[in-house]
Amino acid sequence: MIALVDCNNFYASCERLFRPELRGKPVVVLSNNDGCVIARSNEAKALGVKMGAPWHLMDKDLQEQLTVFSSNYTFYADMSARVMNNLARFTDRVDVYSIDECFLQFSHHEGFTGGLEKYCHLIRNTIIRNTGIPVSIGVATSKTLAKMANKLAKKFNGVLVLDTDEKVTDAVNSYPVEDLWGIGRASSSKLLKLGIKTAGELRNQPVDWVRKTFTVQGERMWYELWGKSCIPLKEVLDRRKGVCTSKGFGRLVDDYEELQEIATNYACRIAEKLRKDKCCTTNLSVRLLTNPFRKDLPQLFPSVVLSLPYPTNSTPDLVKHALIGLKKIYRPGFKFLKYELTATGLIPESEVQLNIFQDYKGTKHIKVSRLMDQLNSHYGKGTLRMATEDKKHNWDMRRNFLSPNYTTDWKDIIKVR
DNA sequence: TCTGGGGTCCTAGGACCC
DNA sequence: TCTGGGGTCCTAGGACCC
Repeated sequence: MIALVDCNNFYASCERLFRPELRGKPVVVLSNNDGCVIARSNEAKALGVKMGAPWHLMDKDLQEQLTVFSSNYTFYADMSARVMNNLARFTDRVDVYSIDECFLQFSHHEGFTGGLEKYCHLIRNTIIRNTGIPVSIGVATSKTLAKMANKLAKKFNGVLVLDTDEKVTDAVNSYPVEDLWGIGRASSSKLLKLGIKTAGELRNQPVDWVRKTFTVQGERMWYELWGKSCIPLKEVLDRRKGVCTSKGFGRLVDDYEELQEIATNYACRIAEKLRKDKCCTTNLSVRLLTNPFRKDLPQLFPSVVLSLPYPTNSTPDLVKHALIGLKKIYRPGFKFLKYELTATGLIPESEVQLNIFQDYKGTKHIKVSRLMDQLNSHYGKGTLRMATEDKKHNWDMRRNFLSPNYTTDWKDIIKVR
């Protein structure tokens, strides 16, 4: 059996942990730049706050009823690790699917006195006691059914085990097809046009037809809906295939020098991520984007892919190419909102092949970069940085409602009187 | 004034091979 | 009238996820 454990309203639950006075109150968390609502407590949902709603367009009266937070990913990542570590105590077959979700596989549940359902309640109670984060658990024989059971569990008492054909059939017959894992906007409108409204109706179509209409992904989903597991548990984390830094500036930028500063900064972040993962990149794609919501301004989304002369994760190398890329795509007269840098074709540091025709300064650069990482981690971010990176940073993200890093920063640790 | 930031997987089509 | 038949690899773009 496969269980999906999902943290309820995860970011909102995190923010409430160290602010107990907010229990039972409507809380929302905003995306980067305080753009959209990305997490809501149950009370906020009850007030009608929609997922993805732009904060600045929200009704003032509604805003005033909410306690609002900017997203604090350092904090959420730490809380996530605590939840996952606790889950790993119940089974060693663990597949961490996202920051707030985890698949667990139970091979035999005969040993659990009282059965699987009781065991899931034990897991739930342990997680909330040890971390303070409430979770829901759905159990079935495939990941797709476990995801569905999990969503349904939130309506019951937090646990739903679909362990008989009757229970599965009942569940799929009333489950809206557009809520299935793997059905997005495009597929759901296609399905609705075909008159298929529930997961059960999709499951009752002939598999050949499903394959023809929705490709192999549809076929896989069909088998999963019949309880036949096709999406394997990923117990070891795959090597990452790409790294991306793409953030809005918090305001529009058209000045070339300022964009150079931003490009340098993002290249430094990418280089740090690569070194942390012990990877080098062979390609760098660079893109500028204007604000698509500003219909009154001219739009431009230029991009270029650079193949690097040799795989690298050194800061000076990546900055150099990020700036070359910027020069290639920059056009004056446009107000840009976003700069995007993606490293693809990643290979482990240990497998890097050098090009014999290249004058390789790698070792020196790598030593410098490693030293930067060490000093920055010891003395704080930005202690050592590239010269072009350094200025006022007045294009930084808006984060007007940021909470302290309660669990990861000594100076933010909670004081008890 | 203001509308997220990461990822993965799959397909179609072109270039190229013998 | 009629112009092969199999492959592989790469890329761009779409769909989807949280």
